[in-house]
Amino acid sequence: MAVGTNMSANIRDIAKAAGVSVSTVSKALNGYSSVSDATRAKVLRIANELRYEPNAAARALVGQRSMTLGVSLTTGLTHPFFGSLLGGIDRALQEKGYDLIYLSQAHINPEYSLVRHCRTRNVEGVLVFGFQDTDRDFVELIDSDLPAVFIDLDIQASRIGMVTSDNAQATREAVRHLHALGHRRIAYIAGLADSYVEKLRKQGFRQGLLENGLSERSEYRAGEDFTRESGYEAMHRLLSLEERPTAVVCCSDMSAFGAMEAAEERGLSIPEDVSVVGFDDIEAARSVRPALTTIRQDMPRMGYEAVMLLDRLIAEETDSISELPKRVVLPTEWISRDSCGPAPGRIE
Amino acid sequence: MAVGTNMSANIRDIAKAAGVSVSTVSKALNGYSSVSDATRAKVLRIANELRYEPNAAARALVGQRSMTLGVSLTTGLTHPFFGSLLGGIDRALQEKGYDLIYLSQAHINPEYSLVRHCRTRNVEGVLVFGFQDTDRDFVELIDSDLPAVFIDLDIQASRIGMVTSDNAQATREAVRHLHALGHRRIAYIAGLADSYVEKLRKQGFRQGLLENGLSERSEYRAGEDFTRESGYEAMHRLLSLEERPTAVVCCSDMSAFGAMEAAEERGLSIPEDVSVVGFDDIEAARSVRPALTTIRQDMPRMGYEAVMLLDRLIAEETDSISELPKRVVLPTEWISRDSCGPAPGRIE
DNA sequence: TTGAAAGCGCTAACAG
DNA sequence: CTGTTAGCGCTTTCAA
Repeated sequence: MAVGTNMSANIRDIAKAAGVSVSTVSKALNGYSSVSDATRAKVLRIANELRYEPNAAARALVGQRSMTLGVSLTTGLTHPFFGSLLGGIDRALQEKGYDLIYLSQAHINPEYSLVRHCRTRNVEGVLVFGFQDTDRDFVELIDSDLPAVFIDLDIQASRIGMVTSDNAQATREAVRHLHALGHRRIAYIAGLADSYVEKLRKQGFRQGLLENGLSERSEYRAGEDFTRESGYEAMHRLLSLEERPTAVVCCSDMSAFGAMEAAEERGLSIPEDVSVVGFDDIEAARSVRPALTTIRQDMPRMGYEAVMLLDRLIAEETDSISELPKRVVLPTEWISRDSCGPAPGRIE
Repeated sequence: MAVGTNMSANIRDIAKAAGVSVSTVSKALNGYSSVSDATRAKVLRIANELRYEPNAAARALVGQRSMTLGVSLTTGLTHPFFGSLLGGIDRALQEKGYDLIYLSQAHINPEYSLVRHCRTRNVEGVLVFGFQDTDRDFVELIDSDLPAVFIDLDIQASRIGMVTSDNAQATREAVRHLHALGHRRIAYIAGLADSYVEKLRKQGFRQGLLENGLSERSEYRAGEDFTRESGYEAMHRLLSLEERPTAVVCCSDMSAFGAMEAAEERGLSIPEDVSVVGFDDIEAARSVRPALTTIRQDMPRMGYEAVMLLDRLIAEETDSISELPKRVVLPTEWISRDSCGPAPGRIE
């Protein structure tokens, strides 16, 4: 017997045992109405006794739906996001009856093609996380008719959707909070410059400044990407300024951790000397000292919504110009902990 | 056209275009030697032009290998481990040409059966993480002939393997380090009592005590599970002892974070008053203050080895009594950071 | 309400 | 070296 073969009973075994034809079994199993109740009952009973399991490959082959979704990530899987995202994905998967196949990160390999991988595996739609709109696989995906939902990447294409947080609103609100605490010199430690979320967060930050009567200072912008290292470097630069900021909002919790470390190295206390706010609310945010005030993204919800949207995209007829909303924007939440306090010198 | 159908060229299209039979195409594509070089070259060229992608479902159906592995987790996916584990899994997957299907956490549902899920999806072997040997799906898996590799769970069964860290050695060494720093009152904050790793860590801890001429004190044992909360409670208990420990080794980094918080609440400094050591070396361990001294598990390596072992288990003939080693035990690494120092009152 | 037959895309004897 | 044929497990016309 070949390795990996499904050795359990098949539809023909059931047919034989029930004394009916395979097609009748198929109909009974699939709940068609054109089967007598007696026959159906018998088939179902026998299927159960024989511990029958449908063969997904055979089903997919006859042109049925494969009920398979793919997930592809470019960001290291170690990304603290991914775990929480998966939680929500899982729930939606169960609700809709899909299975999830992990499309490996072979993107480095020039031979590899995400779309081809999906075709080979009969993937009905794909969840995409951590892509840039310059990636090769990205372009290929857009050109294909494969339904896809991107996390945090805004795309306009026929069967492409996206889910993201309300990034602009989040940073805007952060500025408001900080302003209320008396801060007037507020800096921003940015993430990857050409990422979708980064643009919106920066934009929200600016708007927040504006709304609170604060002016934008170019020297108050630092940061390269979402890493700890970037936050660390950026904070050092910020704190070496003649007139240093009293508060800084960071593009990620990791970058905030780096920023905190830099402040500490300079003998500055948080939040007494500088307030720091993060973004994401990863698990470690509450473990760090001082506990990090941050902007929470609801990752499980994002995962859940992504699958639900993908399901709608798949159901949609290829050629129909649908009115289906293809963007899901989720609210963030301000999580107040200990890394933010009143601006120094301010009487509370 | 049915949704999810693979619309690309198939083997017959190639045959037609190349003017040969489908079986010749199949042979050429699969690298059989019984095809002339000229024919092979032509077939390959045309397959390429037609952007041919083999249909995995059809292959699996004819009894070929499905090249699909499954992964099942009971521990919350948010477990900081999972991401790093997946990194190593991914690499091995690519090397061996497998795809990975995520077997959803429907374990709660009494209808759900992991083994049946695997059969339906033609899964050749399954990676299992976070199970207890009392789980229903666990028992079913052992009884089946489905190859499986457990992470951190020791099983003796025909086609079952496991990969784990050298837990006993790790805690033993931790005690040695602490002893060398002058600590004599060393406590242990334990994890889930009946977990495999816990037994070994406790055992190693005891042995460490013994080897360093220290006696075991029952009041120096605390902790319920691997969570932060457990570490927090345990540390409070430990620190309220008349003769409180000067060092504590924790079953996880999360639990160490909780312990640190408890110490802090009691106005104790780390490491001046108490030294703390964690277990795992999750990313946050270096971000916490003081940075956590801990025992690193090489998670990517564990994932990698797990897949490799599973591959061997799959290759193994079902009935052969093999000499294949089914246990992989990986070394841990002592990561020295700032949460451990000389015992209080000791002249350094 | 049931069954016979065709066929999804592919591989594997077996013949030529 | 190449082609013919059967069949993997399933669904789906089409007839009965």
